[in-house]
Amino acid sequence: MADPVQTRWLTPHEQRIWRSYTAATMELQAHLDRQLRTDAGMPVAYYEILVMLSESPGRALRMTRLAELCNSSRSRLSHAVSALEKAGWVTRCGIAGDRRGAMAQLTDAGYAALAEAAPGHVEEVRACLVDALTPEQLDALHEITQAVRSAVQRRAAE
Amino acid sequence: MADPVQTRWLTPHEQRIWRSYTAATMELQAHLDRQLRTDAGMPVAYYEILVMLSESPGRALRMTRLAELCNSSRSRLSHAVSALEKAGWVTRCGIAGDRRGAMAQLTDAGYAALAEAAPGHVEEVRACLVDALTPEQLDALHEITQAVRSAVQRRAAE
DNA sequence: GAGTTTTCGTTGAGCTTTCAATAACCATAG
DNA sequence: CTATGGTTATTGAAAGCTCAACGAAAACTC
Repeated sequence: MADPVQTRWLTPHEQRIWRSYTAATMELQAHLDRQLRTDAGMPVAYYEILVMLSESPGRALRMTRLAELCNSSRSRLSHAVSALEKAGWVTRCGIAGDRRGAMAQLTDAGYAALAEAAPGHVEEVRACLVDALTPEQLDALHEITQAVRSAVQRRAAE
Repeated sequence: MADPVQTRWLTPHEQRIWRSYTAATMELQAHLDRQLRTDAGMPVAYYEILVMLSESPGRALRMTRLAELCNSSRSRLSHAVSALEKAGWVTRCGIAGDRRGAMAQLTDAGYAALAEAAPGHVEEVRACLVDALTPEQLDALHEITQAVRSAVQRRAAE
C-alpha cells in the first residue's frame, strides 16, 4: 500500500501459473459443491462441519474450535449450525464451566446424512485430485500448500 | 453413487494432503478477498471481471465470453455486472449482428478503480504464492493445476 | 417459411456469507 | 469487590451466489 518503489507485476509466466491455479481451485471447488448439493442436499461448507464433528469425541465440538477446524468465521459457523439444526443434523448444547460457550453436536440423523454423502464426495476428490496426480506430484503439492499457508498466515498477521 | 464394490477412502497420508490443500486454498482466497474488500471495496470476483475487461480490445467483452474467462456462471456474471454498473465501473451495450447479445464495457471510472486496486492485490499474490515458492515448486504447481483442471472437466462431462 | 431446438442474457426467490453491533460471560488489576 | 478489558457466541441487515424459469433471438429441420 505504501508503494515504496513500484509494483512488481507478475511476469507472463507467473501470470499463467497464477491463473491456472485460480481456475483449478475454483473449478474443483465448484465441482465438489455442485456434486454435494445435488447428491446430498448440502453445500461443501456444511459437509465439512459434519465431518469435523463426526471425528471428535462425543461427536461434539465447541463453536470456536469448530470454526477453526472448518476455516470459518464464528459468525458464518453460527449461521451454518442454525441451518444444520433446522435440518435436524446438529444440536446445540451448553458447556460445563464456561457459560458463554456452546457446543455443536452431531445427531444420529446428521451422522446418517454424512455417511450417505461421504462416498460420493470422496470419489470425486479421488477422481479430480488424488488419483489425477502422481505420488510425486501429491507430495510436491503438500509442500506447496504448506508453504502457501504459512505465507498467508505471516501476511495476515501483518 | 452406484457403489460398485466399496468406497476407496483416503489414506491418512492422502487425507493430510487433501486437507492441507483445502486449507491453503480457502485461506488464500479469504485473505485476498478481505484485502480487496477493505482496500478497494470490491470482492475478488468483481476484480476479476474488471481485469478481464481491461485486457480486452475496447475494454469490452460479450457476456458469455466474460463468464468463461471469469470461471463464472452467466447468472452470476449478470448479477455482478448489474452491481458493477450501479457502481459506475461498467456499462452494458448491445451487439451488432446478434440482438440477443450484450456486451459489458469498462468505464473510465472502472479502469481507475482497477488501477488503484491492482498493486495491492498483486503484492499479496506475490507474498502468498509466487514469492513464497521456489521456481521449481511454481512449475510443479503449474502442472498440478493443469492436471486437476482436466480431471475436473473430464468428471464434469460425466 | 413454419415449427422446433438451441443459445443468450436476465430475473426473482431462496440460501449462504460478510460485516458490524450486541449481549453474556470470564479474567485480571487495582 | 469492581472496573476494565478480553472472549464467546449470536443476531440482523446487506451483499453475493445458486438455481430454476423465462423471454427473445438465432439456428436448425423438414
